[in-house]
Amino acid sequence: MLKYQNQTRLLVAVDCIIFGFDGNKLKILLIKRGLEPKKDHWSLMGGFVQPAESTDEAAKRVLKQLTGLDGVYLEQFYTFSAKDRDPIERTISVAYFALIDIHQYEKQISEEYHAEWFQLDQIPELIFDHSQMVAMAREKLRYKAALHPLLFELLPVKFTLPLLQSLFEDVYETNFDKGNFSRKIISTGLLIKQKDKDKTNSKKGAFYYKLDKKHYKKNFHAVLKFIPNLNNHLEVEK
Amino acid sequence: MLKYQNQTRLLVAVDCIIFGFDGNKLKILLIKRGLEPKKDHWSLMGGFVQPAESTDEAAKRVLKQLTGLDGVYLEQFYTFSAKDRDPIERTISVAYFALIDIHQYEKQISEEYHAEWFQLDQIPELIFDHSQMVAMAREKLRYKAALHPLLFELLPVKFTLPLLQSLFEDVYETNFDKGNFSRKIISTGLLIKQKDKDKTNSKKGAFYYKLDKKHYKKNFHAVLKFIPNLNNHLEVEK
DNA sequence: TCAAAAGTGTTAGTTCTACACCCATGT
DNA sequence: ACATGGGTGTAGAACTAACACTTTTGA
Repeated sequence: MLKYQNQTRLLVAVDCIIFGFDGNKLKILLIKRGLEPKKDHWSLMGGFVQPAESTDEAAKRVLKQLTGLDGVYLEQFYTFSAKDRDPIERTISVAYFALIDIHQYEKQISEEYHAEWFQLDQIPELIFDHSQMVAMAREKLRYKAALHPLLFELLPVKFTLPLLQSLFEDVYETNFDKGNFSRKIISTGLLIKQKDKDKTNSKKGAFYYKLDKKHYKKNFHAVLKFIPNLNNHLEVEK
Repeated sequence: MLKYQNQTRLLVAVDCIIFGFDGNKLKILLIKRGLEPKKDHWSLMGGFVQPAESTDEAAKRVLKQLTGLDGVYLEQFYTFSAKDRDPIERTISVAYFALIDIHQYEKQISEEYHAEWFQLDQIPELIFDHSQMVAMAREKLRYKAALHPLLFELLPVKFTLPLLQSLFEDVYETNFDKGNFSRKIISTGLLIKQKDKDKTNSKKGAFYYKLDKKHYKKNFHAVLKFIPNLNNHLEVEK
């Protein structure tokens, strides 16, 4: 096969920011890096892109390795390429964020990786430019979730409105009026009310809802104007 | 220097979608590719990332080569990595979009590249996955411009509101009410009214405005809610 | 019966949209 | 004087934010 002449080939990696929501706080999953350099330092889950796979496939593979989960929401958001970002050898990294239902995640599987969930305000020092990746992933999540019904991916199949609200509140670091929030969510037509209630948080109990998968794709933009004063919650990027 | 063992290195390229606005239509700049394969086919401007530069730097370099322009608005938006996207050799490409004032662009400089402006509805067949890149760049531009005062980058320093409106209309393929449009734009506080008018389009003439550079960065989000029914104009991405 | 969380109602204020109208001026 | 594009005014609809109120039920 013909090749391009006189060009330098580079290592290409993927790194995943894996978001989960424990019902109270948004968290990300970190691991203790298994190889030198920076062995045993906290790191995102990542790996080199293999010759036979796209970066999407690489990210899926990596995610499967760490969480055991398939079919997870995964989105490429930025490629990091500073020439000294990896001290050992020039590597460019395509970064992804993933949204998983934290309860489906099998702790056992990950224990061999020494994985741990961290709240966003308690993230330890990370290797390389991984802190910057996390910050950017978080920002992108806010952007995207303001326009698209994305955060449902972090919840179980059945969830209550108060739970959904507390997720939004944690993502946007603000509080919403429950009345206004529930009206807006309901008005998207994305949710189907269930007959049963979750009574773990109150005597009265809160009705469960499910996503209406039919309307889900169709109304993928329906969340615009969800966030009061969105402007205050999206940071300037550059 | 130590290296990572047993990993495949890949070619990494950048490709640029260069947007310009001629006062009437949004256009992109394409070139006839200079090397095999697909020599003389229409293509985005791109190039391989060199060992000493980040992808941002590579994109800047490529842009300078084609347009002669420095300090142009340039934004990375997606990395394309399908393993057969380049038939010669596996190459991943980091795609950027650029916004330039078409009138500052020196036609002479580009003639050696056989560059040409194309309206978005008249784009010829492009090599590799470049058509997909263009489609995605356009979509990202709509997203970003709905939230940030970005489109000013496509205009001269002094511009009129009708001109700005026609740019928005072309980007979003819709028509805005001029009264509502001008009130919303003015209310951002981003524009400074000039004393002189542009009389090329009417007897009365339309006042020129300039961007208020001070407020520009500060109010970078101020454009939210600019696009009536934004939902109808942003496509589902995936 | 009472505390606590879920959920509904209400209202004042704001913003949006559509469209009518006025303005400036070269021909 | 009038046609043309620039620019302003405005009424009704729609949406928002804030907060008071009602409901449910386990303890």
